[in-house]
Amino acid sequence: MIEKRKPLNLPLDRRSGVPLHLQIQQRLLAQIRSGEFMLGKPLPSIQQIAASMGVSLMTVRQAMRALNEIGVLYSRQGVGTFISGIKMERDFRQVLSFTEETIARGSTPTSKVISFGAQQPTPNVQEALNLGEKDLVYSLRRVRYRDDVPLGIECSSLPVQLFSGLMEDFDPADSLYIELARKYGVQFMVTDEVIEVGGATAEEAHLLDIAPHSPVFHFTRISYIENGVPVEHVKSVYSGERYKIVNRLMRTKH
Amino acid sequence: MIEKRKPLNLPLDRRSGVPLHLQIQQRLLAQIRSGEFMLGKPLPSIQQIAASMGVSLMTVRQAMRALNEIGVLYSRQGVGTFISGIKMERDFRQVLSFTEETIARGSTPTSKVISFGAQQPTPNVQEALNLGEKDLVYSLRRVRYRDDVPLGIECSSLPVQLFSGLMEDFDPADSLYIELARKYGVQFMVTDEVIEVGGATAEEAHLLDIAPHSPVFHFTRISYIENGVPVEHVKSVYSGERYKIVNRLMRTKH
DNA sequence: TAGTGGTCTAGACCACGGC
DNA sequence: CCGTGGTCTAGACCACTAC
Repeated sequence: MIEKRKPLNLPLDRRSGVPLHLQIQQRLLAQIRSGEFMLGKPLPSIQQIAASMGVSLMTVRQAMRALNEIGVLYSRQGVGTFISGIKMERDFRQVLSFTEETIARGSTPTSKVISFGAQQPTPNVQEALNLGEKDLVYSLRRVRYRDDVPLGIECSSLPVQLFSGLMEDFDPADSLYIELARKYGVQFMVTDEVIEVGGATAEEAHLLDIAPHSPVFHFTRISYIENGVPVEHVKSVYSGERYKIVNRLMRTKH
Repeated sequence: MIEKRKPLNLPLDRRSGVPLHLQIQQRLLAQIRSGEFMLGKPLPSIQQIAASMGVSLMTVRQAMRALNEIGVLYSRQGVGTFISGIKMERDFRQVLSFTEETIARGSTPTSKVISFGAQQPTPNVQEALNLGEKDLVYSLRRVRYRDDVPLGIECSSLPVQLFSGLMEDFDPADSLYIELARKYGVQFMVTDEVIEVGGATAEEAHLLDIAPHSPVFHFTRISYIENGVPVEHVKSVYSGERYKIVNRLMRTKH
């Protein structure tokens, strides 16, 4: 056994393959969650942390920059670094699929497939996915349920060209993103999203078990892989009664 | 005159006070916008850029990390750094006020004040702003116009306790955020936002010149300063016909 | 003046991918 | 193998704030 003054302050593991700055980041997060830092008092200075952990200043800074960016800490030159007093730690820039999002909130996601197959894209989809006149898309239309309550209707379109191999053994219940990473090594994806409001059509109202013309969200999402090629177009309708969007925004420097 | 192979490649200004990594970032952005980099070919390596600009590797990395984070570039270990092929460069995590947002989109924002004064907060506002039984709020209700078309109705509530000094010479047309930075040195602010949909009430429909029960966005925003103290509660109704939300989301690592 | 965070250097070693 | 980006060091100087 090795003696320690503070039992929690274990040394960093330099052999684990986990970068030191990530280990420091995780440790700081744990200390923040445990209430170890007071709300108006500065954290130990970067110099102190670096010395106590036996790393260089840059490494501590790298850890702190990430926590700064998600709003957990804020630093003031000449004063110190403080906890922000704001609860959540989620990174709202990350796309989450319906499945991931629902599980993250502690509910059970299920789906009912309404239609699935190759077909001619609508003009909007054709343009969004940058398709030629004769290119087809796989179209998957599903009702999404949270704890067996219908939340929304999603219609995904994917170019057949790109995904003919993918679709052979693709289970619609699986995550498309994980499949893309596994089969194609895609590491990076950007989704542009447009959110509008409208009234439910008769069909939508029936599928979602809401009144016709009820207010609903319309989402249009186009996802691009790293070289800018669009790979997915999703049009969704979500019930306004049962769905809302929660967001966190930052403001820095005047 | 100094000879240069490429006239655009001016040396960095080390006396300007602008950090070198920001100068490099801006230069890379300009090069990307000018189409100087090809869509499937790697950028010059970090080592090359560092050498050509006469800075160290860390400085170039710091510039590139920021561009990575807003999705302009992506880097692959062992391969190189590439432009992402995605057009926009905005940082969607930044809160923008209605005024800033409208100007950024090239339109002219105007407002009509409906009511302004100290009053008893509603229970929701009282809870959100963490107020006592007898605390009052300044309440400012405005119709917001873009190029003279009514877009939405905003109702801001600010604790009188905190802002009695602020309000003496506060022009509702000014930015609250700039005022906070100037008077209180607030450098950091987080806004939690909830977006819902609903139908316009008769009064809202009248003010916005839309049909009653038209679908509208409901925004509820609570802003916190750096120590976690809530300072502003805003409830807004925006026309679904005239307003939409555009977002960009990222997905990295499986 | 002393301490803080912000920037920057000139190296080092590593993991990874392509050749 | 070499070149790439990712990590890390041990310093340096600066700008800022508080005392």
